[in-house]
Amino acid sequence: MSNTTDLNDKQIQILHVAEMLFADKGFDGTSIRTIAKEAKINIAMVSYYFGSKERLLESLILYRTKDLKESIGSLVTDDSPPLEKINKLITIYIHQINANKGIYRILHFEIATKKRDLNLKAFTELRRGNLKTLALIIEEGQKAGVFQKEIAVDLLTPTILGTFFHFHMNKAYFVDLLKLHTDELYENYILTNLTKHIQQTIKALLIYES
Amino acid sequence: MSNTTDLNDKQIQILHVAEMLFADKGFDGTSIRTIAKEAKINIAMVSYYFGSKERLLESLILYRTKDLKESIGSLVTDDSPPLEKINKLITIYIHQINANKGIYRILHFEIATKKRDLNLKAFTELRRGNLKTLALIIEEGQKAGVFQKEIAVDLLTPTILGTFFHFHMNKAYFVDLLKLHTDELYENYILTNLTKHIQQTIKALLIYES
DNA sequence: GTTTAAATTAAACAGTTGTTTAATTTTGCA
DNA sequence: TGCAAAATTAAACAACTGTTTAATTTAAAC
Repeated sequence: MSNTTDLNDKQIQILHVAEMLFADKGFDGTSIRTIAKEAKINIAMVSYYFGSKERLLESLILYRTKDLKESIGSLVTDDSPPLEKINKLITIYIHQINANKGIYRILHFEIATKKRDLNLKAFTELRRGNLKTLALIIEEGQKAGVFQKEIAVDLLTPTILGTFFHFHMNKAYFVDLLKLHTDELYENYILTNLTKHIQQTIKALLIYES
Repeated sequence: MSNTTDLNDKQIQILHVAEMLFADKGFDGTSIRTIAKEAKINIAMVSYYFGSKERLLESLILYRTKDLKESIGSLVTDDSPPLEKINKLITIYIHQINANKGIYRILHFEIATKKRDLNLKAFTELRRGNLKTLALIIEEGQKAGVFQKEIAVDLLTPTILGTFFHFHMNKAYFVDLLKLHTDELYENYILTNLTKHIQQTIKALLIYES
């Protein structure tokens, strides 16, 4: 029962099942009974371990956002040229989100809904930190004369993440449009074509003088 | 009972209330009783007019997507230079979605969830049509030597719409980050700064040779 | 082996859910 | 004005919701 956090194996098992179901059917679309059935536990165990369904969601978000820290921050000490850093940042972003599609999908929706008032402090701090790292890289590139002067740093993340999310949230449409009829084809397209497109877009934006 | 094409005033009133509530709290997060209360009708009227809650959603999507046609298509006959056409297209996109935030938010969510199997044929056709218009403009620009040769046309829409959606879905975060503490400031930022950013991004991508 | 705490269970709880019923009111038309 | 169709209502329906209870089983410590 030993784990690095205050969660035991059973709790983590429940979180994994809940993550999958929340991502597929939404928070409101998933009942505790469905979670319990899928995780092969008694329905009372959710309340017993997490207190409530909403607290289960908060635990899940906390549990997942913990892993997501620090992989972007490592770029500060990286000594490659600015443009390469940006490309690395984009690759890290996409790999990270792609490997954690479930929780990001959940976050995406639960952030948007006005129904719940979740404590997303940890997640907001993560974003602020990443934004600061990005701003540093941009500044560095501008000083080196590689990047143009007028860049809306705050809007780079919407373009990077937005492009990826829009693609992924409309999976069915793009699978059909681009004939990506197996999971392998789809994953491969994200990690090659889509990643390249985003890198190319950001590169053009950073370098091109209007 | 209702057919989906001609709706009376009462049905439209119900649709408007449902649109607002679905956008705010999600489909599963909104009960028929809440809709009825807000629209000041009896709860049985939803079933009476639309058949079921799910059919109400389908009616709503059909009702809204009808308006969204043809504003993009008009660009084909426009005779301004390619780059200006692209800028117009982006402006139309943003204005259109910005003026129909509710239904787009709903679509965004319901497209992604595996819970319901909605008939989104009309919406898919709309997208395909818009994509064709975009492809024509790009081709025109390439022939004129204004745009570079290697452009992933299929990924332009994810960048345009994705940037906007990501911004809008994370409203709370950006309101705080950019100090847009009134609706007017927020709206204004979208129609000026964000629109310009997207136009600049696409322009750079189309013109810049890597 | 006994004691004590933790884990697990089935059952019940009190609300809420979408939908249907059957009765009543309103409306439009001959 | 009379009458059939449409609109509206309150009530009931069964199924499902999250949560709690109290009893039982399992595990760990002594």
